[in-house]
Amino acid sequence: MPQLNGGGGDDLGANDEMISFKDEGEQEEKISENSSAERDLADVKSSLVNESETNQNSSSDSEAERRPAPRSETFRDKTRESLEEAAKRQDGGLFKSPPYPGYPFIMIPDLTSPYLPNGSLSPTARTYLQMKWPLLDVQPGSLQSRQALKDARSPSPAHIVGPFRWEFPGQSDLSLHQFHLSNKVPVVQHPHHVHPLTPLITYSNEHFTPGNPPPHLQTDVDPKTGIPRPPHPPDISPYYPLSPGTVGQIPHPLGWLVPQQGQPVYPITTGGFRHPYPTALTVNASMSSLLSSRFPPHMVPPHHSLHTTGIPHPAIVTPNVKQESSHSDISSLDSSKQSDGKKVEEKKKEVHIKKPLNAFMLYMKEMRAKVVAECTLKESAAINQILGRRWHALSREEQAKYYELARKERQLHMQLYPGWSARDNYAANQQGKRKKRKREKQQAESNERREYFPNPCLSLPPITDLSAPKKCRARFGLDQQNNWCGPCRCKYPKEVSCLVRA
DNA sequence: AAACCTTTGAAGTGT
DNA sequence: ACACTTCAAAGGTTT
Repeated sequence: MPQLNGGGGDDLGANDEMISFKDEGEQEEKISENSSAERDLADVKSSLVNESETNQNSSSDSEAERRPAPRSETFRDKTRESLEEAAKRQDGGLFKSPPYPGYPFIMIPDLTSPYLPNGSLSPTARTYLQMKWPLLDVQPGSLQSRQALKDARSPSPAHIVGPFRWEFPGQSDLSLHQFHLSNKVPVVQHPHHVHPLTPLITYSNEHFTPGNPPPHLQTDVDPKTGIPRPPHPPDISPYYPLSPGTVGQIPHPLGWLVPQQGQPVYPITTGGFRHPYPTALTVNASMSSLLSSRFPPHMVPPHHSLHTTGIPHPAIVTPNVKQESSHSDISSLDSSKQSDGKKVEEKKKEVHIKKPLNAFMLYMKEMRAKVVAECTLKESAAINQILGRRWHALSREEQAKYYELARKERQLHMQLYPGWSARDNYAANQQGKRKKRKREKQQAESNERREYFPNPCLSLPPITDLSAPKKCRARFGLDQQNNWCGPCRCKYPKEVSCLVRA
């Protein structure tokens, strides 16, 4: 893990990874602001096409693009240049939107629940949200706010196309419910297959189903089944989507909270209790108890272990219980069907808690829709290439936001799933074809890199072994610049990233 | 249907 | 300690 001991004590931040290309592109950006969207689009498209073709012929090229450091113009090929410029233009002009308009939750400084027991925002949270979004009138939750959210969730093209997608049609009185607006980055992720329903917090509008507002916004009747839902418990915040259960089919106590579609949510386990996203209250309790330090589950105060709603505290974790509800979310919630101990056991193992998103993933989540809308590209691989470039084109401050978000998200994830480890998600048993193939391919790529890649740190002699890129700043930290490679050392003040081969 | 592609970063495993 | 690997999102494409 990259470590920048810039202090702070929290090693979760990856400030060292913040890369700025200002030294190279600012002028271009300004100039390019006058460029037309059509040209940008054409550039990107053609560049992508050319690029992919080029990549097929030479992996070195793709690798070169991955490396932020090579600043030498001679090192760039025309294709790449045009693409980068196009991306910059978009960043600087067309897409000049608030880089990170919506991460309200995660940015709540103390990570405690912004909710008051009655479900409304705490003053602190309101203050915070108002700071983050001055335009928002963050007041204690109300039906009005829910309606506003309901409106906001409508997948209007404006959400997708416009440079500022996170407008709130009914922009007032926002409760936290409203943070599943388009392109809002969730604090934590739902498990993948957990539920076909929309999470309470979602990244992008493409996950919203028109005319099918999320359950928590609907008062009482499930749209699919027509089965009435229990009213929204006042003490449970919809902050986190909770249940992977199917609304309406199962009278899950949190059925009203069940998201509608798509976006993964951290799962809830019915049996053992690696809980998905807990209620705000439980989150709050959890965080409060875990805030200062990450207590192991056994240290969680007993009174937090079970919410008044009967929802187990996330800290009560059956170690190594995996969450994967690919079978049936419905059945996973149907306690009556869980009489079979074996089934329960299986379900426990199936549960899958996803990794928290890193900064770049958060960025991608937010920006993907924009890129897709602008470029009319749909292939994720191409989109991701653009996003990768844009990521590098972001200013330090802009990236910092995402790093901070990611850090918070990891913290939250850690607190919600104290026993979880990324290892849990390793397909340990399935290290079969795919991974082998991948490994082989990467090995081949690595070999090609050795052959073709020049030193990314400007015009220095080629680096022979590029298989292990390390950024000096990340690797040694700011206080050990004497250990940095020469190019990095001399370039750092200009914020030029570099790669060092260990 | 499953894996791949493509990106960066975090965290795991292996040496 | 360091290098390498896996997974996170996403959705079209390939196998």
